[in-house]
Amino acid sequence: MANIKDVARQAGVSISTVSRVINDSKSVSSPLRVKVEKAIDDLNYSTNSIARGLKSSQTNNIAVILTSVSRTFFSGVLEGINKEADQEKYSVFISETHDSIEREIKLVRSCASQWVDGIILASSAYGNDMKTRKYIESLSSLEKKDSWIPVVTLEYPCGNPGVDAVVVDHKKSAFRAVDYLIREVGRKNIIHISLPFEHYMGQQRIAGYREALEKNGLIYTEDQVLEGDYTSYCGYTLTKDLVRSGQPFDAVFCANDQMAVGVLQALGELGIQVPEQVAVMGNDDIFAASIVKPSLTSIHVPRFEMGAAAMKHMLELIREGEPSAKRKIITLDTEIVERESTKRGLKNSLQYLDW
Amino acid sequence: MANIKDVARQAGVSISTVSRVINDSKSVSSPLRVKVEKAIDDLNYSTNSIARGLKSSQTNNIAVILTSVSRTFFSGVLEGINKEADQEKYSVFISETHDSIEREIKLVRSCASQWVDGIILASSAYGNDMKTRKYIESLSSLEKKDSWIPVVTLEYPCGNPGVDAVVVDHKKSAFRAVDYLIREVGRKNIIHISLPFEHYMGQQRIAGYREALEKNGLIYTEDQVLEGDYTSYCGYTLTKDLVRSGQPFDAVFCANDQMAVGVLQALGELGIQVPEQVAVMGNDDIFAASIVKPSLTSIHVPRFEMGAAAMKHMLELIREGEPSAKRKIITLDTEIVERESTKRGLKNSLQYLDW
DNA sequence: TTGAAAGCGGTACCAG
DNA sequence: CTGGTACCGCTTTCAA
Repeated sequence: MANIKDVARQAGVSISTVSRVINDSKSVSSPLRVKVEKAIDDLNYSTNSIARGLKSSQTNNIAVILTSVSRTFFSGVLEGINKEADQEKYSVFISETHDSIEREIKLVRSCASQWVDGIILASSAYGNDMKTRKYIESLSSLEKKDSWIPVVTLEYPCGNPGVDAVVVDHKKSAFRAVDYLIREVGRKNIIHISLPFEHYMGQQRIAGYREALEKNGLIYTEDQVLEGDYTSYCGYTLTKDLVRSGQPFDAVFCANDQMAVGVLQALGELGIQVPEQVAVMGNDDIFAASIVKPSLTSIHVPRFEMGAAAMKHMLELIREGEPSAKRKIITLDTEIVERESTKRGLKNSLQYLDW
Repeated sequence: MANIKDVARQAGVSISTVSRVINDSKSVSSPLRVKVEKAIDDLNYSTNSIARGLKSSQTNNIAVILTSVSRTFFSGVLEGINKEADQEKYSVFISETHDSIEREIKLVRSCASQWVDGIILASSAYGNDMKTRKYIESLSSLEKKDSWIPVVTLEYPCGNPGVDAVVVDHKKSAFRAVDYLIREVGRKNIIHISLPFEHYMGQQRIAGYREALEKNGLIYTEDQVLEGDYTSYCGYTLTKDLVRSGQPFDAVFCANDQMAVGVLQALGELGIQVPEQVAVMGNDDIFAASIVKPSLTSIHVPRFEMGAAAMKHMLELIREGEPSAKRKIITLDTEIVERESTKRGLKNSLQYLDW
């Protein structure tokens, strides 16, 4: 590929002039400008944005680091991110950590080292161990050193003091879900299949679950909370075990939709009626929720808005050009989407058809 | 963030020495090496892989450019890519074109300009217009200029002469699908909902569809082929229109699963029995195929293998370090996955549970 | 309006 | 084994 030197030679002008044309400064005479433009065309030249970034620290690239793009939750988030990015001519590059902290660190480092203007991060540092803490601190210090790169995290506030974030109130969401199961659906014996216990989001949801029970005069007991691992396979096996154990229950609230799908599958195989005998509720409202039969009541997380808000905030941070005085956390609202798994006879919406 | 100069100063050695330690060349004395390592640690230094790439043209980054990560088809592909990349310590960055050729071109350019070692591309240049042709030629010329960047495309051979690719035989797949509907399921009146007509893959599938009909003594007529647009919404409306028109049919073969899901939805609403009255078949075998009721017979594309093969080939190209003499096209095999939408009483596999 | 030259963060060659 | 220095492709003073 041709470089700026080649263009300069071809056009018979200095490199500086070419540079001026590229960045369309006004101070280039018409004839020269035309010559340069022709040379650029002839050589099919395009400027090396990295070399540029090396000097000017502006690459117009944003990195989005997340656990896995196959977590459909992120599809919507990415749409929101892209929408905002497009408007500002930023390019978005996604990379996956697959829940490996090591990889996450490596990726953040790699991106921070010069080829992106900012990082939007769905961290898998849910834990509280030292390594994680140290890592998160290094994140916030990314914000303070000379060559500063803004970081915005998604889904939950990450670390303390930590970096800016766009989140939903997981505790409140869980509270409303369980409150709904109790008051609207009339259930009293609600199992919660949670996320791994040490995960921040899991803890928040358990807290919401507990609060809803207690506010409604029901008793919270630990054996009603089953530890899940995000996969629908675990929803499936936990349910089979639960039924086998004979423990009575009339509803299951899952901390995500994947697990809820597993629950539905298991109940179906066991001939247990949903929602008559057992109501099932998920969390996240991924499109699978409206595709399964019975369709799954869930908590809708405004994914698109989350992505858009994150990107918007990112652009502000970039514009400001320096670490902000205090941490900003943007909290979005969730809402319950009622479907057949908690209420018979609801007509399935065609929402999922707009893949 | 500290740079190599800071480290050198801190350790009281030359930049060259620091560089040697970083790239662990043997020729550094123990005491110096220790000093440098301490300095690196103290300053929390990490090397700027871009600046490095500027000189050495090795960034260990691979770009994957595809239409949209929410096309679940790509999830599996990405897993395959990641698996191979990990083994070789490459980092993978994904970017989405959302079917915009302009964006695709921009992204390819941006990546080619130095910050990746190779590009895996699921192009949306399905068309035959001039702009597209020119673009594809520029792709293959990426391979020929001095600073050469290997490109491997996915899904279908792109352009002519074009670049290396990992593909499946779309015509053969479609042939086998329709042949199956005729001979195994006993259908004679098969509608095909295709991709947009000008798309290469759509044309291939129509050709396969036609060949299967004709080889089995059935007549191919154009009004049995409906032009789709990838979305399940179109599968839905086309089916409703079709039924309303009164045209008789006993099977629908869709060029992708999304559209087939729309077809199922429409038939369900109209009270038409699947598969008794109408058999439905998709293409791609995305996980939604096993989640819907009735579950969807489809053509399984070895996504994981496709990604892995693409990455493997990419690594070879990088290793060779120069444009290969002739174009290489790797073709993978597909297979039919039978489910309830063509055969009653099949037990649904739990395959989808391993999200 | 134009060009020369320094420097961004590294690597690699050459001399000592 | 070590340090000096040119250079990667581009931007940005500074002079002319």
